[in-house]
Amino acid sequence: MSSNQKIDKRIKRTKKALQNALITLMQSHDFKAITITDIVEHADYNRGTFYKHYKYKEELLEDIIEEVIKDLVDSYRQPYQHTDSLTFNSLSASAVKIFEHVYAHANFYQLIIQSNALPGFHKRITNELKKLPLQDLAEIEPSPDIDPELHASYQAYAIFGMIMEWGEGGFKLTPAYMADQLLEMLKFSPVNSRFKIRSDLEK
Amino acid sequence: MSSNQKIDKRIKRTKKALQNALITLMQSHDFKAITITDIVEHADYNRGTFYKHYKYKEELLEDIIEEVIKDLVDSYRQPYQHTDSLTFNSLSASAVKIFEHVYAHANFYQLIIQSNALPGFHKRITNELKKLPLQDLAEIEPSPDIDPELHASYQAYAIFGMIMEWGEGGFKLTPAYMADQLLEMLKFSPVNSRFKIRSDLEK
DNA sequence: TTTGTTAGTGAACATCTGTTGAATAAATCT
DNA sequence: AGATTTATTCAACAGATGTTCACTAACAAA
Repeated sequence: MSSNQKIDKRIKRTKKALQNALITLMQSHDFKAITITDIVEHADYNRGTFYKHYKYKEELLEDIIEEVIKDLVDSYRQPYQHTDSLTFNSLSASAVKIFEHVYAHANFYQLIIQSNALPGFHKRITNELKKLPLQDLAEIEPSPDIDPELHASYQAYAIFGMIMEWGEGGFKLTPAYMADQLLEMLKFSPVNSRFKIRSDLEK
Repeated sequence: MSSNQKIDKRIKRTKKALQNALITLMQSHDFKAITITDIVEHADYNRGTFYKHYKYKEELLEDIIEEVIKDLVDSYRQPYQHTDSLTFNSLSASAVKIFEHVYAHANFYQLIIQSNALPGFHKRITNELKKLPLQDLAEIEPSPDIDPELHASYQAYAIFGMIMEWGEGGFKLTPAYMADQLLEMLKFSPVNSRFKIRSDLEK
C-alpha cells in the first residue's frame, strides 16, 4: 500500500528525528550557525549517523523541502480532481491552491526566509531589479513567438517573487487575495485571452 | 575625487586579493568545498586577516556581488543619460542594457550558478512551479488595483528567472534577443498599452 | 618626519568537521 | 523462529574553524 515498503524503519526514524531537530534549531538560530553536532545532540543520535545519510546540513534541509514541495504539487492537482471546486476557471482555482499551500506551510516558508537558508545573491539582485522602474510599458505590435523555456522560468520566478514578498510581510494577506493579484497580473497575457484572439483575427 | 578617501590602502589591497582568490577557486571548485584556509593560502595572507574583514566566505562573495550589482545599476541608467541610444523607447533600451550587463559579466553569473553559490530552495520550488501549466490563461474582466509591492517583486523575480534560464543554457542567446523576449512578455500589460487605453474607453 | 593608529602576522587554543574501524543493536528475510 | 543483513554506536584521527594574544609593519594625519 505505502509507497515506501523497502526502506528500513531505522532510517526513516533517524531521518525524521534529524529533520525535526534542524527545524527546531532553525526557529532560534541562523541556519549557518547551526552545526552538525548541534543537530545530532538535539536529536540524540551519533554524529557518524548523520554522515551516513547526509553530506552536509543543506542536504538534510533539502529533504525537508522535498516534503513541502510534494504538498505543493498535490495542492495544485486538487482543482483538476474535484471539479466541483471550479468556481471560476482552472487557472484561478490552481492559483488559489498554490497560495493556500504556502499559507498552510507559512511557518516553514517564514523559517526559510528568516534563517537565511537562501543566501544573498538572488535576493540582492532581485531587490535591485525591484528598484528599477520597469513598470512603465510602451506600445509595441504583438508577436506570438515567445520562447517557452524563458516564459516558464519567467512565470515560475515571478510567482516565487510574490511568495517571497508575501512572506517578508509576515503572510498577512489572504491566499485568495494573492491568487487574485496573480490573475490581475496575468490577465492581459495574449496566450488565451480575448486580446490574443482578437489580434489573431486581425491577420 | 575618489569616492573612498578614508579607506586604508591595506584593507582595499587585502580585500581585493581575497576576492580574486575566491573567484579563482570558484572556477574549479564547488563553493561549499572551498575553505577559508584555501582562500588565504591562495591569496598569501594570514587566516586571521580574513576574519578581521569577513565572518564567512559568503560575506566575501557578497562583496564581489556588490560590485557586479553596481555595474548593473550603472548599465540601467545609461539609456536615460544618452538619449541618442533611445532607438525604440526607454523600457526597451533599459531592458537591453540589463541583459547586456549580464552578458558582459556572463563569467561571473555562470560562476554563481555552477558553483552552487545559490542553494536548493528557490531553485527547487521554482523548478516545480515551472512544470505546472500556468500558461493557460482565462478571460477575466480587467481591474487596475494591483499591489505595487507584489508587482515589483513579481517583475524582479520574473526577470531574474529569465537570467537564470539564460545562464543555464550557457548564455548562448544574445542580449538583444533576451530584451525582445522580455518585451514580448510585458507587451500586453495594461499599464500603458493600447489595450489598457481601449478598455478604459469602454467604461 | 615624527606620532598615533590600525592592519597584518604567527602561534596557540578549544571546538567542529569529515572519515574510519570494530563492536553492538535492530531491522529484514526465509 | 533463527540467520543474515545493515543501521547505529563509540572512539579515534587529521584537518578546518573561529577566536585570542602579543608583536610588527604599514598607513594617515599633523
